[in-house]
Amino acid sequence: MAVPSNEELELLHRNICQAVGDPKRIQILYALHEQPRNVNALVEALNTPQPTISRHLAILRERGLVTAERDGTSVIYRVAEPRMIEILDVMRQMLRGLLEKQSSVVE
Amino acid sequence: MAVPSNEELELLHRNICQAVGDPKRIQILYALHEQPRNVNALVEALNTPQPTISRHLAILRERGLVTAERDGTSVIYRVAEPRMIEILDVMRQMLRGLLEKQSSVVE
DNA sequence: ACCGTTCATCCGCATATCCGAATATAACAA
DNA sequence: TTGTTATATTCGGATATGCGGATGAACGGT
Repeated sequence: MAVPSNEELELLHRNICQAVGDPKRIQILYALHEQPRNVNALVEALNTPQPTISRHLAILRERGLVTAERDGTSVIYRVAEPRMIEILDVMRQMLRGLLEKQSSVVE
Repeated sequence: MAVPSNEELELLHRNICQAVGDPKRIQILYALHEQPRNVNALVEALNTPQPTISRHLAILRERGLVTAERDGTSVIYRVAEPRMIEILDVMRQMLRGLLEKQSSVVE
């Protein structure tokens, strides 16, 4: 795979990297991966004010990482890209390796 | 793989997600993946002021994503985690799918 | 010791991002 | 239409992040 052009770089950053650049949004992705939920369920599960949850959901939705389906008065959110969860899991595995190296270095 | 605890979430964010949350750092990772380089080579390859490059390298180095090896007066940087490049490549593939969906939706 | 090269860090400024109370909007029921 | 519940958006303020000139520190050559 070639080195990304500047335009692709910018799109990659805006649409994906930046979207998972916030811990609350990562948390939301995992919560929705566990099971689809409406906004209120997320508010309670993550113990976070509703506007905060809605704002993060809007960001994930605009980038196509979650889908929103209205069901009466509530809106059910789902993970749209299972690969995103896989990526996060790989990152977590990497993280363990990185932390081990850190702790084993005595300087 | 279980849902990450709050502490793991914070570490994941700080050590990895945030590190690749800047387009210049992604660009640096790809440039180093193409071939190891010293700071000056990066300055020229990315056409970016040296303090900016050094600052980004410090962030990547602190998180263990690149390694620095002094060679005389210059310092050669290398990608420490090839998996990080693989992850970015998967993100780029995802990106294409996401952009297609966007452009095919007529609202 | 002095100098030139290479890189790291400091610092002030500009911008981006996040937060959450307040408010607006959408859907449904009575 | 009025009220209630669920969600989205607005807004001001706080914090974080990026930038790059100026400066400091490390190294090798003379």
